[in-house]
Amino acid sequence: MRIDPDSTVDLSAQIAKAIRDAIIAGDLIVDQRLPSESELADHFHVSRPTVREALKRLAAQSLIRTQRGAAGGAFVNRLRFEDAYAQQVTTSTLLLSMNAVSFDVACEARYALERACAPLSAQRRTPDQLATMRAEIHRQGQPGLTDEAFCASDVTFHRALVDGAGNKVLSYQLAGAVEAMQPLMNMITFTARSREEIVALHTDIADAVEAQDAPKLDAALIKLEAYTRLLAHSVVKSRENRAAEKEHKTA
Amino acid sequence: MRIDPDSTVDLSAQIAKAIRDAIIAGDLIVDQRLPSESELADHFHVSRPTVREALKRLAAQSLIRTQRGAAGGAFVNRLRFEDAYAQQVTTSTLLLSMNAVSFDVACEARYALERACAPLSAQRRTPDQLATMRAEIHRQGQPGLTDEAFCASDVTFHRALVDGAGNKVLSYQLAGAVEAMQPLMNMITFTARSREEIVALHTDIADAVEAQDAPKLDAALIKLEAYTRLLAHSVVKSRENRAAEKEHKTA
DNA sequence: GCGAGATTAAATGTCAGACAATAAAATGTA
DNA sequence: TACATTTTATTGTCTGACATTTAATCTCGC
Repeated sequence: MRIDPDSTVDLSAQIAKAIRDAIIAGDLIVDQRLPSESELADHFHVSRPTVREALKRLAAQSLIRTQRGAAGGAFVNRLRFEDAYAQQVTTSTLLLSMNAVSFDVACEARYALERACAPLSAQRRTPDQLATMRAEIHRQGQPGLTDEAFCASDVTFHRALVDGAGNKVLSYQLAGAVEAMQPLMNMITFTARSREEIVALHTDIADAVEAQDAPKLDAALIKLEAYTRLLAHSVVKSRENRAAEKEHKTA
Repeated sequence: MRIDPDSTVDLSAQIAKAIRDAIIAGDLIVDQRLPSESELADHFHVSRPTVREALKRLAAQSLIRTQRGAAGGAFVNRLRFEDAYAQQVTTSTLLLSMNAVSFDVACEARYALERACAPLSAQRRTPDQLATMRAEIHRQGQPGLTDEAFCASDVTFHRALVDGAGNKVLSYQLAGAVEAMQPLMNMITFTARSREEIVALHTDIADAVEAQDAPKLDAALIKLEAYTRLLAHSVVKSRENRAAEKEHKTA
């Protein structure tokens, strides 16, 4: 592990990269203890604060964890699916909000991925996952539910569907797509009528999953995607109308 | 933005979280300048090194960028798809290698996602993307190619296919799945015979994409997935055999 | 010999203050 | 005005210190 002190790049960034590369290459294995901060400082010929900045960078990516006290130090962290989920969701959310990704593009991606899981889910879903889907459908039918709670339930429903595929890698990938959509979905105000429609579509999906009928499940997802986009478009349209009215009044 | 000095959690982690939350909530917008390190130190009642550690954490996630000099400082970074790709690939790669994800599970996830892109790609692929696919197929047919170069070309081929869907969100999601598989694929030694077979399957895929024939494309991908798994299984088997032989010799 | 409590040591977490390096802005000059 | 110079604000880095945490070790009574 070496760095170039003459580079214009931050020393802490270089050190972080060196250690990260060593982890990726397998030179540092899971739960292995890194040298202490002082030792690393000596090794790289930098001060301790600089080493610390590098370690914090790695900690931010969940690549290491630190422990205080004697026999403490920085350890190579086993990257868990749960940690990766969280990062993925944050990144995806910001990506969508900062790059003005249109509802249509995000929606298309999300349902394309979800439909990729569907055949596997129809085949493998556990009774437990099916029960979760049914429970969420029931919740979505409750009257006094806020829009936010409705969206949250929607996410839980779809995650159960995705998890039904019984493939952790798929679940991880989908976590980003499904949860990152939530802020966009939250823009939609669900009328009683549209909720009713969505609950019906969700019921179709759950029925198809229960019957392990992949083609029927695919068809139901296509219908749900179409309806979701329809709702979003009407929101956009009504906003434009309101903006136009305002414009008219001012003029 | 506030922190709890009595919490057992690192101050730098708390500060990073506070700023991150502000960014996610939209309180800090893209390209907005954060207060200087000294000002942040005053605001949070901590020292400058502590603030710096927090900022490095955010920099590691590409949430901010820093600039030296007068009028410099930390700025909220527009998270670009390219930055997100890189992070996603690193995370996915480590996730697979550290959690002993089996080849079958990773392969299933990858092809499920890829098949999700396929219909869109068949519909929208540009001549450019098609040309890339053809070029990579040609390269894969060259004799003296190393296994690594063959795998790299394979990745480029599949990325062109995925990008053909013309949906940046999909491309981003798939980047992780396709590239993270590479280390696993690198375990396979490709014989001349198997390369020939893969080139033939890739040609089927390119043909289907050119003809914009989605069902044919899907069928070709299914065949490629089956063949890839077959190859991987034979590798695993031959390894087991070798291990068993060794065991036998020792005994 | 052994267990409980006190001590020690090693490590990270935090702080204060300083200087170096950088780059934009302000200033001076032809 | 155009260009060179100086100033200034800011990050990057260093030194040295102290606080806090925690495991290991030691001590002592039984």
